Amino acid sequence: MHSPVVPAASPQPPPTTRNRMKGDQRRQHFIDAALHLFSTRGFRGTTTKAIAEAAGVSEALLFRYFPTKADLYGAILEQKARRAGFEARLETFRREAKRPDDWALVHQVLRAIFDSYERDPDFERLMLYAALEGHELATASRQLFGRPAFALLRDYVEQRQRSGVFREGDPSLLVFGLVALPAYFSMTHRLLGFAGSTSSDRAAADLFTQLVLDGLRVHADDLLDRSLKNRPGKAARG
Amino acid sequence: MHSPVVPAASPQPPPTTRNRMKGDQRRQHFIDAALHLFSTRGFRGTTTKAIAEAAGVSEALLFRYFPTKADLYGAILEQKARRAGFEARLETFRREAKRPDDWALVHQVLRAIFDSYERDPDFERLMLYAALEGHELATASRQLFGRPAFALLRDYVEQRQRSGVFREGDPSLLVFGLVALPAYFSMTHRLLGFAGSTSSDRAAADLFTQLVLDGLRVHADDLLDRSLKNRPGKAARG
DNA sequence: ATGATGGCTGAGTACTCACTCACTTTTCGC
DNA sequence: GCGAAAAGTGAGTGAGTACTCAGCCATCAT
Repeated sequence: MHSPVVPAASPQPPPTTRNRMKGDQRRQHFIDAALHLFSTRGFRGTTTKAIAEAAGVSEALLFRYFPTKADLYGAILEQKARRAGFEARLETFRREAKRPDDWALVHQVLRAIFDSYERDPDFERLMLYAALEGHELATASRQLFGRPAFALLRDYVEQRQRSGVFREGDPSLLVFGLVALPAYFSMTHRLLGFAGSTSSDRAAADLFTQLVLDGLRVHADDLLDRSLKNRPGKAARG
Repeated sequence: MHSPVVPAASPQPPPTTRNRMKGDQRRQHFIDAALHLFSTRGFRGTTTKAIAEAAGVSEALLFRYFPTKADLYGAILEQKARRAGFEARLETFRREAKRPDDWALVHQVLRAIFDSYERDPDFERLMLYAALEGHELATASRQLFGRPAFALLRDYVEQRQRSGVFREGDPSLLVFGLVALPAYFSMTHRLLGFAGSTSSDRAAADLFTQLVLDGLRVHADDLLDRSLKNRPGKAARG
């Protein structure tokens, strides 16, 4: 069973042998193993037995580290929300929003959403599952990043509306105009496996940036059109 | 128990008494009861016991009509895909696409997406759940409506690109620019309970129509900008 | 009225679930 | 070395789970 030579000679035991971990390491190991399962099968669809098997240890050990399945799930959400560079990304937005360079700000937001789905699709899938299944921790996590980001973008939109650059209308709705396209595209593309386009992510990001930007802005031809026809905003159009 | 008068006089027996149904009616009753449960808790999260309770009958009866839980689930998806006026809606799009009235077409698509989420949120929630859980029937159902609709819109976009009205770029990506905003907004708003805006649906639909349309179109100021700077498409911008 | 038909049910079955416990094996400060 | 603490496990437990079965009972053509 155990090797006949000196036990202290090799610092790490070869990976073929059973590897015993320290508490923190094993805990993280469980989190990593469970994330993928939870993200692909949901909370209810993932069994503790499957998690233990994926981690390569007994089910009993799992419950030594996490008293309940929900605790493990909560630990994942909490850790993912805390990391993932949310604070750093918010800071980037904040800096970008200072100097009103619309193209740069929109592009930054687009790339951030694209990158998140590309780098960590498991996390995004987990969040969507959590939102559907109605876990409180997921909504709490969304408020940690989603809410301040939303507020930040709304402030920016309002500012640009006052400058006469962005169109009139509920600023909250315009923020949706800013995030919906990359978010929906990434979701159908990476999470739901929809393969409707062969374009690269870079090409999509650049096209979407211009598309969103032209949607948000007031245009010269629109102003001309409006002044000519003096229409009440929405009724007519040909 | 039964009323003393003529048995054919009252078409429906009073709801207080135990109501015995004919086969077809009971079958539909199960489908209706199960739709809401599946849509709120998912396939795995919904128990046959809960469905039977919601229908007000025994669990055994459920299995007389649907040999397995998956069969019931499949029956729901199939029926929902068949109905829901998919064919009629496609025909509307097709008619709208004939005469190139961009505003009308975009508005029509927007309203269709909004309406679907407003009229039948359970169905949309079910489809999202099914897509996440990876049920084959869901993807098949999406192809029944989603694919032809997508192809139709892409053809329209290509036609308008040739006319020089819509911007250049992968037509498939532009179709996303058309549907992403209403779909993502409805999803977060109706399915995930996000309450970021107080605007009415009408106001949102009108604003979004203009936003999407201005995103897709080529604008006079953009043409001017391009001819002045002769930029290669995407590199520069301030 | 009556017997056949079909809607309907109570009481199961075999199995899986999250979670527990008594116990062994490894590590490590001294 | 040694003893205590930590890492790890096999074999469970009760509570669900989807699904079954033998048979009751309302309805209705005859």
